[in-house]
Amino acid sequence: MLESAQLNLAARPTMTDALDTLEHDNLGSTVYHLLCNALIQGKLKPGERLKIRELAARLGTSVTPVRDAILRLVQEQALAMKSARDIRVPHMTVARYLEIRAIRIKLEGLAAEMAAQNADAAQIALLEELVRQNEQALADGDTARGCDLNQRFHFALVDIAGMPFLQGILYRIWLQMGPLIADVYGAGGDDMLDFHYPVLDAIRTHDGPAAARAISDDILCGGQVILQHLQAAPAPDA
Amino acid sequence: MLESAQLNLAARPTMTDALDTLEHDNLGSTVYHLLCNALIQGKLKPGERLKIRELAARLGTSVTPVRDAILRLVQEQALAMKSARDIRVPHMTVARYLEIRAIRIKLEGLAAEMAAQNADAAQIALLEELVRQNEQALADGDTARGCDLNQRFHFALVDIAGMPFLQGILYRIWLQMGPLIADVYGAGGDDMLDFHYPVLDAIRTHDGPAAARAISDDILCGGQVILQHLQAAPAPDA
DNA sequence: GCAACAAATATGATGCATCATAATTTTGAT
DNA sequence: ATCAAAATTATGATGCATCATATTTGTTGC
Repeated sequence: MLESAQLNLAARPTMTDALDTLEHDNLGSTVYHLLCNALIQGKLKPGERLKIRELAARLGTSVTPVRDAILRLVQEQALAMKSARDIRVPHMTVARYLEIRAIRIKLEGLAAEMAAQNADAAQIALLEELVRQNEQALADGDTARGCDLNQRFHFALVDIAGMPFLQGILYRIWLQMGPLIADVYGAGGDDMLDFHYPVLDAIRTHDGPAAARAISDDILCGGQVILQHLQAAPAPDA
Repeated sequence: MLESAQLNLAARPTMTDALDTLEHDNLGSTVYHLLCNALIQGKLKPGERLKIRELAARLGTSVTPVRDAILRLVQEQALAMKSARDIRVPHMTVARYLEIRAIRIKLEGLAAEMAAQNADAAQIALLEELVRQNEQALADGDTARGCDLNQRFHFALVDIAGMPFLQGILYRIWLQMGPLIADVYGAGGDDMLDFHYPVLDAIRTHDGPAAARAISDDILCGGQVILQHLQAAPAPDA
């Protein structure tokens, strides 16, 4: 569940206080990103119901921005409207997961390939640092942090690839997997990280195709645990 | 520009008249799909400005559903908010086009590959019919229809592939290209269609990799005209 | 006690009033 | 006539009242 972390925007009479100069974000976008984070971090469980009024009260805004945000998430299928007034975090199905996996292999493979071509020393160092921290998180048994670092590694590749449009697509895809991954990351944490080393090697040697293959391995093998979990759990209707 | 085609939904006191049983679409979604069609069919030109109140008046609804729809399109970058109250059809840049092209080759290649594996006789016949009609449209000099049939061919592949999630991703990608393609389809109509024949051949023989290569050729060669157009036109700021 | 109907509640959809601000026009001093 | 300041207008953002309906709860007859 979302923590009661307030937005505390209601106290602001106008909305020209803090972060308005560069990004002309409206409240709806703020709520949207808040919910995105909650989804990706697994704070919203599959099947959990969301109520617009309740969220609005929790966040200290009116229903309008919350409705904006939820409608956006429903559109991109990160949330599902089972009926006209029943908004829930959707369950993943096996078929859907396999489709997403195939798409990820293509797109993250592309990102890894371009990243291998482009990466400079500083960017490679950043990737190494992420892996190092992830190793530490696993050693500490901090699955939440490991999950977060795993995701950051994958998106660092897209960032290095210099493909902002691809980044948006992949972000939406990860949004789908967030509630699921958080559920099962603990079981397969090692597998998630082990396959990052071949990726790093390929990037260091600027071997694009090898990087793509390595990411493909990561997605296939690291996701094995997830797939087993899905096939085991009956996935109530969905 | 959008025609003055009305929605005429204002006349409905409640909204339980026609299409509510299966799809619990709200007005916002209706407006969204309307704008999507306008974008894909090139009825909205790059740089054109949209005004919420004006659209609402034109469509006979209040501003709320129009705002819903426009915010969604802004999120997926099919529309751009230059400033807080300046919503426009964005211009395509060369860099963005190249990125989208690389993504399309991966994703539509995947779709073609799966379609080649799956296609049954009826589905192959449908593809052939689309190509035939496209041939006819070109002969008639009907570029708008040719453009539409070209798009339908590409999406028929995704449909045959049986990948609904991929379909959504590709739809959003095509949304980006709609205003651009409509601008230059006339110049390269033949190139758009010629490369569909190798795709058909590969699908008939259920040769997945060949289908992927053929689609890649189609995207690369058919898009050549578009790329030249982009490099010629200075693309005002964007 | 249980089932069927009715009242009450909950909840998303829609329209709209109001606000803050950017864009535009008007006006007035030089 | 020109330019700058002020007034006006335009426009998206936000909040909220109201509506229709699904869901829940309560009541009543058997």
